[in-house]
Amino acid sequence: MKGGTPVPASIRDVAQRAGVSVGTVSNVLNRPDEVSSDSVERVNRAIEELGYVRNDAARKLRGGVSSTVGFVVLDGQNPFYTDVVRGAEDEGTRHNIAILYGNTDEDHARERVYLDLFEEQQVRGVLIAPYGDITARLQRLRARGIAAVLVDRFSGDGRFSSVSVDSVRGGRMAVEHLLDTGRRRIAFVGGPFDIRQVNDRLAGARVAAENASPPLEIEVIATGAMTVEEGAAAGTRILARPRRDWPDALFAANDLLALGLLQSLIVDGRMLVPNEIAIIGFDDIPFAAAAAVPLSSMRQPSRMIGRTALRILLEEAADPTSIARQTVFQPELIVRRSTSG
Amino acid sequence: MKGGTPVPASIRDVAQRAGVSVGTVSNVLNRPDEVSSDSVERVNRAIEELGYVRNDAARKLRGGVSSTVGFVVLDGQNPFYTDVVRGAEDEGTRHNIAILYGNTDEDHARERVYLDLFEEQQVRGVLIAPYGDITARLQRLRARGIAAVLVDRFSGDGRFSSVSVDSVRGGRMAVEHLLDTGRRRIAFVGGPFDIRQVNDRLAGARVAAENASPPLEIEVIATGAMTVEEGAAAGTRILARPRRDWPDALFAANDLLALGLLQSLIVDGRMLVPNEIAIIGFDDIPFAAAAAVPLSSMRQPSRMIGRTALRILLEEAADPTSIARQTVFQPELIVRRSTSG
DNA sequence: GAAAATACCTGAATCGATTCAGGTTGATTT
DNA sequence: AAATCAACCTGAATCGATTCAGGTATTTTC
Repeated sequence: MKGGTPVPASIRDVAQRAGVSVGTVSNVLNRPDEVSSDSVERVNRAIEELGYVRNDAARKLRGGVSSTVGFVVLDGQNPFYTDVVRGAEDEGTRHNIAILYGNTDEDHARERVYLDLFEEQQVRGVLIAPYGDITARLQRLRARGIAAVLVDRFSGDGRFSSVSVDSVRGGRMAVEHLLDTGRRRIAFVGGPFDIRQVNDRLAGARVAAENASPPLEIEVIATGAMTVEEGAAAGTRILARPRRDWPDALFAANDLLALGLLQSLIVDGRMLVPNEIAIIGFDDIPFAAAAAVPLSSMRQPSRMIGRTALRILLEEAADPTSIARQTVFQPELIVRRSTSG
Repeated sequence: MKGGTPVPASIRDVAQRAGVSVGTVSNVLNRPDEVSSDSVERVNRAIEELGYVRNDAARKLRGGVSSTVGFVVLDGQNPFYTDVVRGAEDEGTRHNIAILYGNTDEDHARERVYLDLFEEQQVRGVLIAPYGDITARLQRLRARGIAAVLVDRFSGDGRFSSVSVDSVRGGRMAVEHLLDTGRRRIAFVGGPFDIRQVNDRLAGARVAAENASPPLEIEVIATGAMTVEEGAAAGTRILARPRRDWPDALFAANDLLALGLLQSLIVDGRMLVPNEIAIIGFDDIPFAAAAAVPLSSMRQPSRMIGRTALRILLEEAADPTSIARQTVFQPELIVRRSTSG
């Protein structure tokens, strides 16, 4: 089989082989019901024989409709986001749409780079879990006919559709749960604060704290990123304090931080979870349940978020005049050992 | 700003605005050193003013070089693979390459779908962690000028380049470690067996078992997939046996299975890890260390695998005559509590 | 000062799928 | 039998970036 067909067959080759015109081949490909069954069959056989594959570049150039969707993710290592992507992918395969994937790692520059790339690629639309404020950038994409849907982030000004979970409510529920189980010296661990969700979860936590009787303050322990490592580092910082300044509960902005905290506390051994200190995370990633001390968490319907976001995106791409809508799911409190001694 | 520019500027618009020909604009974009600095400046200004963005479809159609690479992953939920993807992505951004991402979920059909899609897209190349045997399919891609590199899988026949970890050796090391710590009734948990790595890891395990004195047999506990759920199910099956048939060590084909096993054993509580039963996994995903009982594992240099694979892919895409090479990394034994009471 | 070389530039041709105005054929209506 | 209609087909024009043969100045060489 050496030296096979080095030049891929084009639609013209197919037409020739099937003894029809290129227009007919194109019709077979795109609206087979308008073509006689005889032609359909001949064309399909020719396609088979030549191993013809549509050239997406040519199709895009002319028609302008791409079959890819860009997805810019805040943190591709976070199982929560891989789950969201997975949901989007599931919905995508149903519509013959592939995902062009970009991981920003909480980095503005990378966010820009990926959006540029998606623009060059003229993707059908963009799903984005944004880091900073990118309304301006998205506006520009829209002007170019590229729809965008915010994922895991409420669109404050309502100019874009979004699919998210009520982070404020989630934060409140988490802290209410800690209060219910008798905790009083509660610290919030999270950051950086230009991630919107971090702010929201903290805001929710503060609401709960203010409603407590007596009202109390939430201490804020800032982290540089939402990773296991940063969580562990925060844990070490807490342990370095004099014992009397130790909090009796930690609310981590996501499960990765929570797992990091847990790990550092367990290794140290002086502060027992959950007896002396409770920990609750956010996202309910699959590994939360398998942790050294199974982790309580605020569950987000991650796959559903991905699926819904892609569905809305495709709808908006099909009808650019449609108005933006905000879809907000409710988080669910999952209680495990880390908060219930 | 309502009703801005609905029609994106083309290279012709830029040419007109800059008062040069389209050829010159193209040259500014692609070989600026062959253009007078005066023209370069005028063109760049025009690009700026018009917000011009290259149309990748048109470029691909003519020149045929894409700036995307397809990556077909066995299991996008597995942190090991997200880490590999991350490595590839890191290398990709250095070369201005984006990743078109596809998750097969151990499914032949999806594998095909994604490869079709990548072919339509005329990606620069394809990275693939294959499920079954896809040499034929890859051969076809190659005939179309699309390079392919196997990831996490040694290319047996040497027809394609591959970047992997020596799974046989890893399997042997894992079981040797179990033997060293005095275990004798060792079971291998993994499957399906059309995943090459599963076979290799088992083969390695058997080598170690045969070299033991006296030689011993490895029991095989087959799973339907490599997930936490399947691991937990396997654990339940083990627990259902009469106590005297319980193994004293489990070697799981990957960490997800191992975590699932661990979880089910801990919940049940009758079989203590590591005292009564040791568990070792494979991959050393970040969550292995944070598990209820920190998990011993065979570490793979995941990011490095991704980076290397992409680098090789780009080299091969640049020079299609280059010969395939197999890059094999060595796994590293990471001992944690789950095997060292 | 003529010839040759250099530095830049131009613009038509090209890639392949899609679209659509304009056929052709045969059936149906009047 | 002419007119109308339906079903199906054809093929040139189109999208936008790239390439390259063929320019035109300008400089260098002898």
